[in-house]
Amino acid sequence: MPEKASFKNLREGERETRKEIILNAAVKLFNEHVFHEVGMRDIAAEAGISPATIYRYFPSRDDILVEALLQDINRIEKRLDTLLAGKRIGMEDLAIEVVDYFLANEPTFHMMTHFLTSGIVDPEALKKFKLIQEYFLNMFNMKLKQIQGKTHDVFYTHAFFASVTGVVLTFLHYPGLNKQKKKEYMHRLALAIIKEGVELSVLDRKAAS
Amino acid sequence: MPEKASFKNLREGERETRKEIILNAAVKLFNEHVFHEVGMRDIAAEAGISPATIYRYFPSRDDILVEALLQDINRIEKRLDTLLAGKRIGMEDLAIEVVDYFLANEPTFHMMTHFLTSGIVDPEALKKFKLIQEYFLNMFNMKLKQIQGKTHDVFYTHAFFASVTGVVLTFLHYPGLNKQKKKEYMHRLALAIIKEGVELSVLDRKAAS
DNA sequence: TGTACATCAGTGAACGCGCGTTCACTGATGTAC
DNA sequence: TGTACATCAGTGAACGCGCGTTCACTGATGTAC
Repeated sequence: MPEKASFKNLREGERETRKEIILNAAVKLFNEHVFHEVGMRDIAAEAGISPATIYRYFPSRDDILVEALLQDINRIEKRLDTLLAGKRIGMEDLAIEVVDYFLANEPTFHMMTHFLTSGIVDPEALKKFKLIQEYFLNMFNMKLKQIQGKTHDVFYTHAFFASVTGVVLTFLHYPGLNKQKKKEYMHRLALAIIKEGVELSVLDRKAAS
Repeated sequence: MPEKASFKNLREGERETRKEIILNAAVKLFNEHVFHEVGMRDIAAEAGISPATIYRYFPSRDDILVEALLQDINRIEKRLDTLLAGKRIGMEDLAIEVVDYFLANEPTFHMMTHFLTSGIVDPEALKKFKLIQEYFLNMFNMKLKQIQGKTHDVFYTHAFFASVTGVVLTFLHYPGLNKQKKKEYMHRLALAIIKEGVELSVLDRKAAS
C-alpha cells in the first residue's frame, strides 16, 4: 500500500484514540454521578478540551450516553467471563453477581432503565441502544447456556434478566433499609424467584417454619 | 358550630375542589403523554387557569407528579377490588391484570420507574413518593393475602411485584415484536416466573418437548 | 347601611438558569508542483 | 527549498430555547364597627 493510505490510517487511528479519551472521561463521570447531572461542559472539562470539540467525535449527548453504556456492558461481560472461568458456578452466583454489579454501579443501572423506558432520546442513539440491548441479552444467554447446558433457551435468559432487574429497580431506594440489608434482601429475593418461583417459594417457607 | 367555622369549611372545601380540578387536568395529560413532555403551562391551559395559579395549590411540579401517581394507584386498586369481588381468581390473573394495566397506561409506568430510580426530584415530593410506594405494596399485599390465604407473607408480595415490574420494564420497547405479541410474551414470562421460577420453568419446558 | 380593612384567588409577564448545540475563527500539519 | 492550498483539530463565545418558578398587581368577597 502507498504511503498515502498508511498516513490516512494513522490519522484515523489517532482519531479513534481521541474519541476514546473523550468517552473515557464521560464514563468516569457517569460512574460518579447520575447522568442527568453530567453535562457536555463537564465531560469537556474532564477530557481537557472544549465542549465544541466533542461534537467532532460524537453527534449528540445521547450518543455518548449509549456508548458509555456499551463500555459498561463490556465491563460486565469481562467480569462474568472471569467468574465463569474460575470454579464451577451456578446461576444463583450469576444472579448475585449481577445484583451486586448494579448496586455498585448505580449510575449505570440508572442509565439502563432510562433507555429501557426511553425518555427523551435522540432517535439515532435509541436505535443504537436497541442493538446494545440485544447484544447484552445475547451475551447473557451465552453465559447462562454455559451454566445450564443443553436444556437452556432464550426464554430462560429473559426471565432471569427481567427478574433481577425488577428486584433491583423496586428496592434500590426502598426506605428503612441500610445498604447492606438492602443488598441481602435483594439476594434473597433474586434467588427465591430464580430457583423456585414466587409461588413455590412461599410454600417452601411455610414448610420450613 | 358557629357560622364562622362553617364558612371557613366551605372555603376549604372549595379550595380542595379547585385543587382536584388542577390535578385531574394533570392526570389527564400525564395519561396522554410521557410526563417529560407535560409542562406547567400545559397543565394550566388544560385546567383553564394561569400557570402561576397552580402554585397556590401545589408547591412544585414534582409534587403534582407524585399526586398524579397516587391517583393512578387508586385507580389500580379499584380495578383489583372489582376483580377480586368477582369470580375466584388466582394470582396468575392478578399478574396478567397488572401487566395489562401497565401496558395500557405506559405513562404511569414510566412515572413510577422515574421515581423508583429517583431522578431529579424535589426532596419533599420524593418523601411523599416513598409513602406512596409503601402504601402501594401494602395494598398489593392485602390483595395477595386474600388470594393466597394464611401461607402468605410480604416477601411473596415483593417478589411478585418486582418480577412483574422487571418483565414490563425489560420488554416494554423490545424491538421486533408488535404490541399484541409483546403483551403475550410478557404474560408468558410473568406466569412462568411466578408459578415455577426461572430455573424450574426451563426444566418443565424441556420435559414437555 | 356604609366605610375601612383583611383575605385570598387569580394573573401576565418576566426572571433565571441550565444546557445542548452551533458559529466563525485560528493554527498546525500535510500535499502539490 | 519554497509557496499556495487543502484538511482538519480545536476553541470561546454565543445562540436558542425550554421551562419551573416568582413578582407585583387586580379584583372579588368577607369582616369589623
